[in-house]
Amino acid sequence: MGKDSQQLLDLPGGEVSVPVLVPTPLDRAFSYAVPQGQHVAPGQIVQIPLGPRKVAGVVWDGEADIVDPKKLRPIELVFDCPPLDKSMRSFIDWVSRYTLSPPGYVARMALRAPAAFEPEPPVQALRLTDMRPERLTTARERVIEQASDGFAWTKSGLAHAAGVSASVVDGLVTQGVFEPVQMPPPPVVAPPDPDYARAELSRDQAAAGALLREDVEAGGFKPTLLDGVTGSGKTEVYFEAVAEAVRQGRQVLILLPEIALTSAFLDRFHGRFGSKPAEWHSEMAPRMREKVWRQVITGEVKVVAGARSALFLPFKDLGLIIVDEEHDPAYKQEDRTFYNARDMAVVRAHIAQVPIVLASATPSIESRVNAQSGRYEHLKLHARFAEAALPDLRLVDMRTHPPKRGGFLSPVLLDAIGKTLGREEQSLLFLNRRGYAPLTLCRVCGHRFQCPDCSSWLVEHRFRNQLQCHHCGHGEPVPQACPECGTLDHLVACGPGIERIAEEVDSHFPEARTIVLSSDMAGGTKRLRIELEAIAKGEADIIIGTQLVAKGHNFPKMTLVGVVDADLGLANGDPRAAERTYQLLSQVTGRAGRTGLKSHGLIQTYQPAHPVMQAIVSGDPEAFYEREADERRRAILPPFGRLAAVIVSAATRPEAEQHARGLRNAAPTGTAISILGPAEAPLALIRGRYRFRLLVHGDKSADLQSYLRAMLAAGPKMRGSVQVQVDIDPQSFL
DNA sequence: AGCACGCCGACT
DNA sequence: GTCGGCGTGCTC
Repeated sequence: MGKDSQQLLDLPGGEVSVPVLVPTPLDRAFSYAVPQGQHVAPGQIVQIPLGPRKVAGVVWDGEADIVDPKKLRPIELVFDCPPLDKSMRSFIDWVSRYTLSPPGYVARMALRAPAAFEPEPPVQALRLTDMRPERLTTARERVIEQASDGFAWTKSGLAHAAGVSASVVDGLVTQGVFEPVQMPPPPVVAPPDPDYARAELSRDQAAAGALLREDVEAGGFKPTLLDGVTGSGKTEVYFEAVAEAVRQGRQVLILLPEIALTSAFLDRFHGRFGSKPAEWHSEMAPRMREKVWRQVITGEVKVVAGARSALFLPFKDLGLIIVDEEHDPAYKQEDRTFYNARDMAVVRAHIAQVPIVLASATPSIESRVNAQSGRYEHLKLHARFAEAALPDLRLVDMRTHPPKRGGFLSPVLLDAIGKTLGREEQSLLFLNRRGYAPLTLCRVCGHRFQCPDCSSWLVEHRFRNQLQCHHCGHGEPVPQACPECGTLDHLVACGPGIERIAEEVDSHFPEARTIVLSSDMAGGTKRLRIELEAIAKGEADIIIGTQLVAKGHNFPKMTLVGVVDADLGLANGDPRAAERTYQLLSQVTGRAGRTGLKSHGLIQTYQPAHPVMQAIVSGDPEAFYEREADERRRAILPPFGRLAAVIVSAATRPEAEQHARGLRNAAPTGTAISILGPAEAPLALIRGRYRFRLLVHGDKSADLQSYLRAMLAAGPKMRGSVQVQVDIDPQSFL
């Protein structure tokens, strides 16, 4: 410690340097000098020099590290912005420790609104004075009439309302009829009215709603799993809790998986509260993003509906968190800071001491276990609302009802499609596989087309005449000749994709109007919306789609859902495969039967005895959930208190094995170290050639972090970076 | 993350 | 002779 720094610390008048989190992957806060006579407090957002750049950082808690005074640079600016409060700072620290990602990175997620740190500039507006123009034209008259309410108007707003051009208003301003005034910036959304339109609730719903309302009234941390079949009205129920929080003047965060953040949800909210919630997601325009961020930290915005990143908004007075579709994998962020927003939401609710509602028709295993063990309140909604009856579900055993040679649809399903067509109702065929065929091979030499970058099979897309890798995005045209043996025209497609199912449907029902829906459809989201509307209007008979048809839209005439290959995805090595399949099948079959018409679901499977299939047709998933939870405990999650490093990525499997051995040798006794295959690996890692990721299960994350750092520093040089995620139930640390 | 520095291949 | 590839290292 140098004499200089001592002197600095001993200067009278308190703070000389403070810790500041900078938005870079550093493992600690940097120290910055506080300019003479200034005071800064933890949470304040400041502008600081970092190398050649100026960046925004947050003053952090605790003592500043003592650094070489020659290095110490001063804070340039303290933004005129409310500070991140203690609860937000604790949350950032917690997430940083838990995900083993640099605190500055986590803080950056909370500061993703570059120009929002200064107050919004006031809006220039005009107010009517006592002056009147020398000549009163009809246009001028209309403007004055319009503005005679005494309120201030913006120029364009006034011109528009009066139905005149802006130059008319300009003229009146020069004549002194209007004076310029400054108006506070308008709120980004109107305040919600908790009593705007009270929903008519069933007895079940009303009871659940009342319980949630009480939790909000009482305040404090209170996690609830709101569990109800599709159409049982979960949204209306949690809106009751939202209404209560709004009545108390507190803020509400509603998290939705990216895809669910549709105008349908916003409209529904509007219908109940008379205004829309503020939105927050990655595709927002920067201006809007800044406004929302600013009005969230000032407390002006009361309700935010957002994707996972909304979890890091700096609420002034958070009173309630809702996580809708809590089981949805879209809550997992799998780059930079790896986190599951659902879990971190529970943590945030705990730190902020507010209730949290996790809602789903098909809850995750984790949440079910937490509900059963009593850590969460468990609210179940049983009945489907109003006339929406559950479809009659049946398994089609493909061993006894095989499809015709070269086909994939069993006679049972084809027959049902025919009958549905006859009644002029709609059928949905679900197959979670884009393209024409998942595997292409050469009939002569057996060559299989593989991705040069990640070695998964290339999927033929016949509409586009391409072979595509669904893992990393690699694509190449379909060749005429086999690249191995050179034989012409002997490539053969193996297995079905939706394009191939469409072909099969066409051959059986040439007169039917079919639509193929998948995420890679030409025309993007816009086209997709048009197609969905067309389907809702009954302009299609047979819809063939992937996962994306599982959500959202209700189709009034859809009375048959056929699952082409229910076994798909059960054997891919993902430890959550069965759970995901159950959730997906449950959602897809739920697309039918919301019409009041008698509806059916036919599920094609080669494993009718599989627990997933049994859970689906019985409508009673209890046994399945029990079994999965047990399985999960045994296979993946070591008992708490131990840890497992799970090293993934197809390309680095050998290295992973080696490192796992190293970890086993060096890790403390009782450490379980296992390797997961690429199914759990994030896309980003499969893309890069020599990267790997350590997934850490356990509660020793802080110790592990330093241990891993040391090990990696001492170990062989590796290309790429190492990322670490703690992937267990965060509840156990609260 | 940015952004500099630095050390080897093909060019106006 | 330089322009520019990206490997390595640093930022209070």
